[in-house]
Amino acid sequence: MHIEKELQIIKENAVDVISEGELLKKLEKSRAEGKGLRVKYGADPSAADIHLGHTVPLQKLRQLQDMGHQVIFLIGDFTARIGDPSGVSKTRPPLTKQEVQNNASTYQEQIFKILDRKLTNVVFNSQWCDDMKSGEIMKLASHYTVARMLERDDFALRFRKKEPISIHEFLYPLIQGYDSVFLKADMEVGGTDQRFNFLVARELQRDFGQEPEVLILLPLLEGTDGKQKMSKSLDNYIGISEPPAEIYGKIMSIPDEILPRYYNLLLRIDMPNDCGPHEAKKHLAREITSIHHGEENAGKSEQEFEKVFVRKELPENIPEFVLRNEELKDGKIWIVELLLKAKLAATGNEARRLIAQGGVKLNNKSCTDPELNIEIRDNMVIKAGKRRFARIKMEGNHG
RNA sequence: GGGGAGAUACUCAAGCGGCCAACGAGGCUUGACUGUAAAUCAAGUGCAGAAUGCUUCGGAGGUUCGAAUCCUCCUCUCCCCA
Repeated sequence: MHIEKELQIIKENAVDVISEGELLKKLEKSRAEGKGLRVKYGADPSAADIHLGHTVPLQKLRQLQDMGHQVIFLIGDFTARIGDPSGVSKTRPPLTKQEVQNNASTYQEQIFKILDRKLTNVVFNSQWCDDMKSGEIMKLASHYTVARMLERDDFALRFRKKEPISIHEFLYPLIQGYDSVFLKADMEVGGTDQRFNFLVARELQRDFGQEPEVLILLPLLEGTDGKQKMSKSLDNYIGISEPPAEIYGKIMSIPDEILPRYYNLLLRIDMPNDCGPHEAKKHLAREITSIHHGEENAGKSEQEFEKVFVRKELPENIPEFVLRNEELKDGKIWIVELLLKAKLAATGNEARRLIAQGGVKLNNKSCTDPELNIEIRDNMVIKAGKRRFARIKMEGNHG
């Protein structure tokens, strides 16, 4: 592959490359020595599920692997206990060691759906951070100044709004940067929200007599609300391990305006312009579902979606729940109680509301009376809202 | 160490002795319209088989017929001075 072509692939979709000149030099050197570059990617295991937003940098890493570079997948189990202040307006609650560990293992299961396992080196930064001496931390902290920390957008904002910033949050970028020093990274890939942290890493590397890493900054994918970046805490994410029908449906619910973004960032192609937005969205949903669950499942999800949401028919698989005879009175049950038992409502009030507002259907018949006692028959289907269903299974007194 | 301000539901934010289960906005839920898009409109958003019952306004006590509102102590945050 021509080096220009390689550069092109690396730059694709990137918001910024710092710097291209350095990158070119590193690529040349890597070729001359016949050794791939060491590419660092850090993951914060505070959220266990990998979502579509993460797949943007992961795809970039895969491209780099395909070109012979080594990926060092760093699980920030130590830094997760501090909490990345990037883009956050509050101090994060610290995670326990156990939580971090659970999340980290789930993480690993999921990344190899995209990355090549053989070309990925997984490391935990607790390996070297855990026994850092306080003297070393002091020394690290002396490399940066308060003024420069406060230049950072999120800190500046919090400071201006008179919101608390804990001292340990200042340490976060330094420790993250030190990871790059420790790993002797040639390149680091991440979202644009990591710009500040990454720049600190470069400075630290320089201070430690290393050549600074090249930064590949990728755009942040918007979540299903189309406004804020995809994240678990905002509950606007599409997890890659979610069931195919779920992924398909969530894609169908994104606002039209961000369709081109999804096409560019997730499929790495331009949105087709020979069809309407609805068709384009369906295509997108099918493609993305297919990437994570295979074509067959994607096709099924589409059919199911058409069936349930377009034709308003019953879905293929309806979760069942068992009702026992003794739970009925004269073969009847109060509707609110039924919704509670079917777990279609969390509280009685919620159930009442749902009913009163016309959100509940029994065997496809609306029911708006919250006082109703329903005569139960086996296999009866309850629908709550647009997408929640439950099927009643009667069980005799003898189990 | 000294002085001042503040903590209200998912978030922001009113309320400053009864009219407060707590204004308003955002979010979210449901319905109408639709393409599970957007925009718009309507309703809802503590719990309770439920006509005025119970538990909520950082925490613990207290005053009062009655407290989110007043008092005391505690915890936490911000600002100014040192």
